[in-house]
Amino acid sequence: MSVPDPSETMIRKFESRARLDDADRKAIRSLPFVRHTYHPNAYILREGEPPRPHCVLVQTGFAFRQKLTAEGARQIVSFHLRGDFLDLQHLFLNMTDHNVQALTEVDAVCIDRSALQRLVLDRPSVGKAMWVEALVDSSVYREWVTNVGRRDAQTRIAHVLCEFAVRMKSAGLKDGPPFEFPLTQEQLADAVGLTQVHVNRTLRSLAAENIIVPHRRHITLCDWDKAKSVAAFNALYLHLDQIRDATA
Amino acid sequence: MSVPDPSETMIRKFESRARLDDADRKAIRSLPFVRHTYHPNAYILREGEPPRPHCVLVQTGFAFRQKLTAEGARQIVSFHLRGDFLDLQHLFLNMTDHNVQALTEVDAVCIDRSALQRLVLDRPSVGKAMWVEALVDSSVYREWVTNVGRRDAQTRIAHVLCEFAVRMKSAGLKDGPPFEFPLTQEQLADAVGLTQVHVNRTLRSLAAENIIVPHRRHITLCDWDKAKSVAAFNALYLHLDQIRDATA
DNA sequence: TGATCAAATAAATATATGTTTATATAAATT
DNA sequence: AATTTATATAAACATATATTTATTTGATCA
Repeated sequence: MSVPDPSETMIRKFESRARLDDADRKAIRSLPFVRHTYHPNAYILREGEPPRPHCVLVQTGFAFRQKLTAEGARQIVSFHLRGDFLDLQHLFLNMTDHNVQALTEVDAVCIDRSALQRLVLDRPSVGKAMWVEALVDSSVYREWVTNVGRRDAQTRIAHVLCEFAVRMKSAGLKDGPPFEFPLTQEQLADAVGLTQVHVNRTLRSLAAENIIVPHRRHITLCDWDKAKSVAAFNALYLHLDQIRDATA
Repeated sequence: MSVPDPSETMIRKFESRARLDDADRKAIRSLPFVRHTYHPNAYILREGEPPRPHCVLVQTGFAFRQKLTAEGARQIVSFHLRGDFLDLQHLFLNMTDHNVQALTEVDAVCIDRSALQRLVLDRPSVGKAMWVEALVDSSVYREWVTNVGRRDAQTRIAHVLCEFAVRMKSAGLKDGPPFEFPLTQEQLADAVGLTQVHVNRTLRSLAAENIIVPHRRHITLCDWDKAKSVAAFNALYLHLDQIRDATA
């Protein structure tokens, strides 16, 4: 897939969540922005720092949010892909409360923070689009608390795979049923609150049941229906009905 | 503590997060609302239903959000107290994605949903107040994913107690260092992703270390410094600096 | 007041997941 | 191509937490 034009990425993002008029579009097109590329594992945001003067929107590649405990353990709390804002979570907060890292090479649009703040507060349609964005993020967090707190290893891992598959498809990044999940087993372990060793065991068992195929540091989900049933996956929490243009 | 006037509760809530002018205050005072009381364990919101026509703001008492897994396990994902909105999470979503239950008797103000939507989108100061509210909720969810995913039982439980203490104090509901935590051990278990039996064991050990005193179905936190250190608690994620009037 | 019910405590046992260490495989680097 | 490094796999063992069942304590209610 080719790298889209940054302005188009922004317009498409806002339009995916709410109906805009010409004035909205014009205001979005006039947002000051710069492009930036992050390498795998690069820190895009750091806990404890004041928010950066720009807001990051992913154009290509994948990123994740994480927190570190006092003992140094890492918990990944969400994944992000094309069209996701990485900085919306701090748009009106005075301090960064978690870390964001690039998972793969990330091409991003960095939008001027105060211009975006004004846009969100002053233009109701844009405001609504960003509200939906933020509220869906919250919903996903609630699902993750539940996933990590109350599901066993198999279910938990299958659930994360299903979520990723659905979001990939919704972002137009997934073609066939098999799709790639560009995570190491260590990263997956940090996302589901297990150890890398146990994730390996569990992936082997999912592979033995022909649900996934681990392949070159990526996981391929090959049986959606089985995965969905193992994961007890219900996509309600992703609020996909609130995406106006899922495959554009 | 006496039950405050609903209008004052609303004004105070919005003013705690952003500076308002007279027009804002007037708009808030003219919000249509009704009062409602919920009994312990009553469902205030139900997953899978369309959002109710009103938004619930807690005046007195405590509530919690929870999700149920396919196997029937319950995960509590947050607690709420005086001044918290229970419905903000669905203000712009078409479907309720989790359940909310009263923990104690809850006195609430139910604000007309579409009026609140308009207020939030059309009045930048009010909008900003609600943004801060929603973003802090998100931050708390991230901390809970981390708590449940990467901390052991003692730390995990102590962390929830510390969070509760800090929020109680910030809401002006806590006087001395010892304070009450009105949860059964089963509810606490569902909040930290453990079993009731293990929560009991762990509470006993915290009691043996003189950090807490279990007392009449409530837990009293009696040694804040010790609890904070056992929990490795850092209040950054609560963004207390963004509350303008913490003890009013 | 006693009866009933919900919650807390206790102890024994089971198990899912963690820990440690070693090896194999694949990717990256010179 | 050879070397180094990161990741995946494997097996043995350790342990934190789960499960089950019983008892006790404290609330609630007829």
